[in-house]
Amino acid sequence: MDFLTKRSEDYSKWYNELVVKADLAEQSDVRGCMVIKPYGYAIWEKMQRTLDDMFKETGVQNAYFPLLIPKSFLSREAEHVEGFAKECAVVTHYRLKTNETHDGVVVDPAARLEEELIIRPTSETIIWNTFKNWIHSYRDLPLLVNQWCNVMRWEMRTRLFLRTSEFLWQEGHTAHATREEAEARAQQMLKVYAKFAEEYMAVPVVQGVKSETERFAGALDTYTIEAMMQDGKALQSGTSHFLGQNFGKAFDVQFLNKENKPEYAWATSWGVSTRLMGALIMTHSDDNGLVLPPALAPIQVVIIPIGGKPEQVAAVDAAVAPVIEELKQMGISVKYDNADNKRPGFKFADYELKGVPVRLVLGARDLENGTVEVMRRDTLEKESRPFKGMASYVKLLLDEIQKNIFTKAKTYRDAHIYECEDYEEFKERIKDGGFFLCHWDGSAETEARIKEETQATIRCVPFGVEQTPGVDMVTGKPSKARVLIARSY
RNA sequence: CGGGGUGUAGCGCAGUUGGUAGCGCACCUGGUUUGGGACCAGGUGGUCGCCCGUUCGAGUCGGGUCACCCCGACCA
Repeated sequence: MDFLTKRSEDYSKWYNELVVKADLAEQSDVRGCMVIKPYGYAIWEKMQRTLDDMFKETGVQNAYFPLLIPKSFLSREAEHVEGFAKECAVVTHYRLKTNETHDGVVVDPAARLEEELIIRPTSETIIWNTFKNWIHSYRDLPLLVNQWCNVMRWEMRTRLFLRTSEFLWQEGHTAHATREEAEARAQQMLKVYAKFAEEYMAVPVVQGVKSETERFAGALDTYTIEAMMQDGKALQSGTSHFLGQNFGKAFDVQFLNKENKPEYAWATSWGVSTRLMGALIMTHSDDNGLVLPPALAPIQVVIIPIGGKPEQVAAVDAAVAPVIEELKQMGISVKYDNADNKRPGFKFADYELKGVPVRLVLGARDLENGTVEVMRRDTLEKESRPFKGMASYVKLLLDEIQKNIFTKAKTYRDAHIYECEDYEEFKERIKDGGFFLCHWDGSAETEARIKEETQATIRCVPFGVEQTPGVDMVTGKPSKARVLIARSY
């Protein structure tokens, strides 16, 4: 396939063509927007369901808030509005009318809104405006809500799944009686994201806290999971924010505590988006196309019969029917593709492109010998197995594939994490990608200089790394800890 | 908003010194095929991004304009 050869020279192009050819999504005619196609959406739905269950286990409930936010809400929190103002779409009118030549429509100038409405870039403001009415007592807390929705950020440059003007996500918003509880919640949700990424997506992530300049607009702390793509660049895959009392104060959300004293509520918010699809694609794909983790693959097993004549296919139909039933009983999603308008070779290539984890092939030869050809997508290895006991073998194989692609991704990532003490050396090596653990003096100036000179940014101060004091790689000033630096999407 | 590039069939592209539009894929019809992206024959499909100009004649030359893509700044 021709797009594969371009991979090394142009990773972006390779990625884009893969997304389109694997039938996941395509660019819309609408500026910066994306059409998610049924196959891509099926993967997203599986992600949604899994995450939703994980949220509910922590006591979070789903709700829904309006798409449109009055302009004045956005300006209540100073840092928040500054962070988002540059990328907001604004609704100014509520009516169209036929134009003078009666061949089109124009905006009716008489229908100008008194106050403009913003299409939500995120919902902290409208949700906290609502929380004001819901929270009166410490007994109302904690309040744990999540919404699945679309948001719009008018991005300069867009890329399928990774950055689109409109995207799908979930945004969780919680209110708490104490600082400690809110901070714990922000970290708890980061753990949920990390677990989801590693156990379901098979994408290893570095957890950590953002530097001040990389923080969410209006947050006191932003926690992040950072994944490494196959070109060595970082992808921020999920964030969880400790918002302090900023929104509580901005929207006057006060409650009476046990001592009957008024206090402002403490807040968190946390979100993951369709960008996770990008992470999934870029972490596992190979030269034959997508590689999907069995836990999220819409089709986990595809069965393809061989035979030109209808009676040959009918014989396979009959033979596989009980196995298909057995697999379904086990909760495995299986597709039997006996369509006669595509040749087997085409189907092989197509399901590989779409990342289906396991393929079973049966022809007259197999029926005679009581065998079936099994191919696993992660290694592309084929073997002939006894037909008997196939369903339970497939189940084991799916588990094995899930583990294997995680291990493979983690091995790759770990091999591209470096400690670096010398800035000149860093400048040279960062060009080839990878994560660098370096000492940083904690100043925004140093951070800005690194970004300016190398296009790399401080992704986070990682958790779970043994930290020893040292000296800043750039300035030579004392440093308490190493930070994770990388070029990113 | 800066730098570079591209607009010709659904997609990818060719089109010579200006002479009235072509190739591959896809699609449709028929047949032969089917254990790694089939083959043969026939067929459908285009205001050459848009406007103005030069010319007997413009996909081609000149001017303008619009759109999109890539590299930067911004971001989940």
